[in-house]
Amino acid sequence: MKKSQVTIKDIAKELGISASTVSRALKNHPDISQKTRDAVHRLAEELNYQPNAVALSLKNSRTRTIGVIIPEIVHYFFSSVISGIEDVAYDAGYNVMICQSNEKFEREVTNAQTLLSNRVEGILVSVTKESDHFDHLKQFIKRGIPLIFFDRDAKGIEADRILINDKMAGYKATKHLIEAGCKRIAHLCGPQSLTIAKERLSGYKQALEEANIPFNEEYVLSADDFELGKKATRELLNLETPPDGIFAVNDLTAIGAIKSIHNKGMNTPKDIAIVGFSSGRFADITEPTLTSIDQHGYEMGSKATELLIKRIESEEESIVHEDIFIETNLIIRESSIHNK
Amino acid sequence: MKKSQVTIKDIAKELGISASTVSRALKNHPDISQKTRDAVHRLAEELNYQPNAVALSLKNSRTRTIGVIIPEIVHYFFSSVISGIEDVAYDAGYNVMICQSNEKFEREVTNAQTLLSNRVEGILVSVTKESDHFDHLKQFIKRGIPLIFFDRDAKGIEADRILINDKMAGYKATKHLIEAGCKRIAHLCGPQSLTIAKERLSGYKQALEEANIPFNEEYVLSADDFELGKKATRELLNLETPPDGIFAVNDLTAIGAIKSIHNKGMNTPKDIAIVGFSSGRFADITEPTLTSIDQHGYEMGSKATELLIKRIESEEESIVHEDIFIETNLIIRESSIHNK
DNA sequence: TTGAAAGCGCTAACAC
DNA sequence: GTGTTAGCGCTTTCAA
Repeated sequence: MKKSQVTIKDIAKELGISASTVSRALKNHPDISQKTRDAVHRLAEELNYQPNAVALSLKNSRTRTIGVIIPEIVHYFFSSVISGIEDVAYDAGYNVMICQSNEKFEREVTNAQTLLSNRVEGILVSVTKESDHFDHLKQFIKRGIPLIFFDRDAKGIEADRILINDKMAGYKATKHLIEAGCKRIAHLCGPQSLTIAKERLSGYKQALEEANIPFNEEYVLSADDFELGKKATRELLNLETPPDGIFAVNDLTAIGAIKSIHNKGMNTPKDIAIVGFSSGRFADITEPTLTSIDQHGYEMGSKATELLIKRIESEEESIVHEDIFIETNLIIRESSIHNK
Repeated sequence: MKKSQVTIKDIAKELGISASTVSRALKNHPDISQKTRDAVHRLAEELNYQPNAVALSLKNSRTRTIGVIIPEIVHYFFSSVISGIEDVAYDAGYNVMICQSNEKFEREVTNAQTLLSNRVEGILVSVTKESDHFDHLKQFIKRGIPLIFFDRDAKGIEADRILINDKMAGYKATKHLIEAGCKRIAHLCGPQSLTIAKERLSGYKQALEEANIPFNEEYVLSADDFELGKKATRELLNLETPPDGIFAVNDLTAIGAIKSIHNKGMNTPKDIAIVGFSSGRFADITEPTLTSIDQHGYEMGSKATELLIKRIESEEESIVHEDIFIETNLIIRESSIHNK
């Protein structure tokens, strides 16, 4: 199944010249006579010669490849990030090697080894939910290979980080509901083991506090998918004084909430306003369209890659690592226009 | 920024032995004394030696890397495919290099060159909407590098193909509407330059024909996203005799159709039944939930990669290429329960 | 049991 | 202007 590819030697032999002359001719080295250059170019074209990137990598100790370790590819946010990574890498002439950890720590470790073996020049990582120690990632630092964390943080490693300001986002979402006239705002929150979920809850609390709305424990339920959103909302609606606004930790949960509200014969946004947190291309196709926090996954990927390439190409030894927060913004749609 | 990595030579020098001995010791070659072996392994561990995959690739002319060219990563279906690819590749010890063409032909050409340069051992391609000639891909065939097309076909190339049976799917969708009692079925179709769009249309026609429903040109409009779906549906509703069923080329288009139907004060499924074609996690969260064709993207990716690896590792010269069709199935939800 | 040497494809310093 | 040589990191004959 393998016919090996065209090499510089093949061209050299065919033309009766040396490999180095071919090499120089191909890069239009001024020393080489026009005649030889033309002949080489013509033959290269004809044979569809493609320089062997593997040989070049070995020679130059530069692979022009960056590695990515990501928990899951099938996830709107993560795939947006990958898209941003790929676009920036492409423009800068880098290749991208993507590994999916499937949220398994063991696989993350293997992925790291693979990328190390393949001599990636830099690496972008979003750790699994399981990951709690990071020796496998420290290897990169030790070898001077730039490492950048995105979205999910890994405490205790000297590295750059590109994160979302989740607390601020939770704050913005809640404040918006307050400004829309809601008095009793509930929050459907994510698992408190995840920093991002904790931060969003914390932003919610801060907004209430600033508006002098007392925090009500009954209004905070754990729910982070469509079904759980439906269920939790049913419970909220059965309270003596049900909420008139809900901030959900992601869009699917928000959509579940809307569904339960409809099923109860009530209306969103009139009776209960809803704000979600983007987790897909859902917000503008629901009925009503969903006010939601935009997470800018693409931007996260592109910013991370820009910084990574800057690190790769920088000569400096001592680097001050940055924590970069991607600003989220609230996109106001129909589900929160709550005019009481 | 670069401290070069540990090599076999480093270990050899440190231990005062030759590189070849280290190499053999590392693979537990029986010739090497237990003592040397132990010492080498210990030091390799200590220095966290990782074999240089680049050097190995050059030496063996085997990169253990497969290339992927995909139109867009941020797309539920495509990201599912990637996930399937990555999982199978990982299990088989292959790396994956992903390139996104962004639906641009020029970029697809560059991507192909990059992957060729990087000496991928096989390649999976889904061509752009623009692609109409494929010399850049024929290069792979010419060099004996297995090439497999997935989802989108490229006519006139000798290669394996993993496709969805789009005609059958279009047929199933339309037949379902007929069985649900629809008499006037419209189709919102994709660009006819894409085989998949053509096939779906063709399945639609076949179902009509079988049911002795005359084909009506007015009922076929081009629309393949949310906005276009809304617009095209408005036009359909303005016809003298509007349809009572719509088969849309993808889910977003179907959801756009539902929106326009609602806006017109009509009801889905009562007035007009709708069937979509899966393009996301939308179908079960819409109101009403959407009857849709399930495309099995993950399976497409994993099957394609299995076949690709089989091709890579096969010694045979003459290969009979296969067209593999992934079976789709219709998932019936609320939007098509059309009881007149 | 180990070492020396050649070669995978390419480039660049050094000849001539 | 062009050729020779060495070397990137590794493996594998061949020789000792």
